[in-house]
Amino acid sequence: MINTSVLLASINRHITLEPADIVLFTTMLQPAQIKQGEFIETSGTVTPHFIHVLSGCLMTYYSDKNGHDHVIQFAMAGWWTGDLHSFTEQVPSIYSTRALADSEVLYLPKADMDRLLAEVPKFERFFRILFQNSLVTHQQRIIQNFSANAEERYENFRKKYPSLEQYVPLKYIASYLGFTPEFLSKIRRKQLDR
Amino acid sequence: MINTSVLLASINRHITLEPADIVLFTTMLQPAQIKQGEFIETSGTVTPHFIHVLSGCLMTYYSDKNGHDHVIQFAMAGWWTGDLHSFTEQVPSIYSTRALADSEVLYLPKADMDRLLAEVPKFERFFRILFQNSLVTHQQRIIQNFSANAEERYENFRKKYPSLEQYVPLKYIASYLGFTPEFLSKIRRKQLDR
DNA sequence: TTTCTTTCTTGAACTAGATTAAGAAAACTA
DNA sequence: TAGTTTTCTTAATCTAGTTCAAGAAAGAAA
Repeated sequence: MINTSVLLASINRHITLEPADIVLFTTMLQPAQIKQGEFIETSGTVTPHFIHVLSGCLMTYYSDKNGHDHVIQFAMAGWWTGDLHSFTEQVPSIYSTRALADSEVLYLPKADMDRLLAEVPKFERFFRILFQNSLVTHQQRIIQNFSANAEERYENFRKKYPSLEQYVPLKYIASYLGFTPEFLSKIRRKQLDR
Repeated sequence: MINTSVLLASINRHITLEPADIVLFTTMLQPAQIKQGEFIETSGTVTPHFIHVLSGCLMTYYSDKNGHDHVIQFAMAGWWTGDLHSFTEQVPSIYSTRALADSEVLYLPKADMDRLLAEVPKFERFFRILFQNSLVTHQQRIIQNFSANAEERYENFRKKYPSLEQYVPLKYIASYLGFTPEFLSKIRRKQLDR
């Protein structure tokens, strides 16, 4: 049996669920084990479910027309992830999502999410707050990319997400921050010399 | 008397409002006229209301520690804008918002928004969808900034927001796209020569 | 342990875009 | 209408970060 207590606690920080709501919600969730390196979503296919991470670490990235990959987000235990556009509009995704470590996840299928939102308005509130907070984070990331140089962005990243370093190869951190692994090496070398 | 018909129509594309909901909502809205160049919000102060644009054009920007401004968003008729973080958490804003043209706006004060969300769950749904869509747009903007060069970003911007060009000085478009006005001049010169 | 694969580092050559400073063109203002 | 301010352009110089290519280190596999 899966343990949803951490997930429920995080939801309860924003809304108050009745026992019936909890039953409805938890029966919708489908647990899955993902091995390191495995894909959970691939670009070109429709995202069938929203993803909640119980343990491990996932990475979502975009492959551009030159074949370069760009990491758009990581997801650790307690985070929701996936391609929101593909999920909500049920159109093919432009992103792929892979496990950076052995991971446990919960899937919330599209039809269930729709039903949950229609039947339990409190979940509208929960996801409104979730998306609202994520939107603020994305705005801050855009600002950072414009106003800070590569070294500052790397420092801020390490401060903001210290737990990610244990899972994420440096080349993906460089990609997430918008520069090359070679340049990250230079930054790290420079910091060692100080 | 202000005309809220366009706003209500845009809301009705996502939810179905009862007459009582409409009355409650519209009585909360405070109309204001903003002259070109005037500030609607200034960094350092708490954002007291969420902003809906009826006509004209607004710009929200961040001034970094070197005194450089970075445009984070524009807002045209039919768009919502403002510093979401400052608004929801009632903390001082790091952004300023100014009118790029004479504009009419509607203010939705924080206390009213809270009451609206608590009393009419349909508005939770509306704002959930609004933030969800905005989040997708922000993700796409981040991807673009990483995977496209300055010229491609300028071309995509012109395609995506053709109506903005009439209001927005080129230097702010350059800022929004993450490069200097001088470089935008070079891009435009190059395009003329072709 | 050895082998294979992936990740990280180093350095040299290069380039997209920044900076600075000036003048030209537009847009307000009176 | 001229005067003032803001926006846009041009060109020379500069630099943060890229590209390419190679080797070193670290992990995974067996």
